[in-house]
Amino acid sequence: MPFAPGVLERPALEVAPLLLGAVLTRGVISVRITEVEAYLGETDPGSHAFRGRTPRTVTMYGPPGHLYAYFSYGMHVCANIVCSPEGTASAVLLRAGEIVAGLDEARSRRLTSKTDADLARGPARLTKALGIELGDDGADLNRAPFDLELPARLAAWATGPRTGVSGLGGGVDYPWRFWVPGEASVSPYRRHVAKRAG
DNA sequence: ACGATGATAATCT
DNA sequence: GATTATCATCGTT
Repeated sequence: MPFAPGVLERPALEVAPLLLGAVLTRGVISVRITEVEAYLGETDPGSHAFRGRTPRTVTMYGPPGHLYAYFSYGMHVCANIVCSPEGTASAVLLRAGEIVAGLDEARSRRLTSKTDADLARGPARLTKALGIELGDDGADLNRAPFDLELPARLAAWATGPRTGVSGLGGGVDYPWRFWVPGEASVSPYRRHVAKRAG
């Protein structure tokens, strides 16, 4: 069953914890999301949309429940789920997850990973394992080959500063990284931090 | 387990 | 021309 319309039509900070435990499918591969980051848009110094609408960020201003995929560091693709109403730039970056279907296919896409926990540990690894490419930017997550299943109940979560964000937006004033405590697919140095909410 | 480093190109100023 | 929401590899503890 796909997610209910309107659930994602809220600011990224509210949507982010809802996505922990969600299962995203592309084709034969499914991943259970264990780590995300919220990007609030024009008021957020860490967001691509901080300086307003540009050709790259048009998808972020689009309707919620679509994929915002962008090209990073000259060789990687990262995936966000667009949230907040159309016209507002807000999205949640998918940072890590656990492969729950299509394991063999995911392994063949990620030949450098030594263990299954490494398959989707990291935003660019996650997109590579799922097979998400730049051409998927703007895709509706309720339409094939995609599917998004939100969790029935909220998981326990921890928060902390965002990773890889330089300047103001990466500091402790923006603790907008959310993860499931103890998950093998989360970056190890903060995997067990116990500040939890909910 | 952790830190440093090179790879590599779209996007924005 | 600078910057970048990263990864894999290789070095040192």
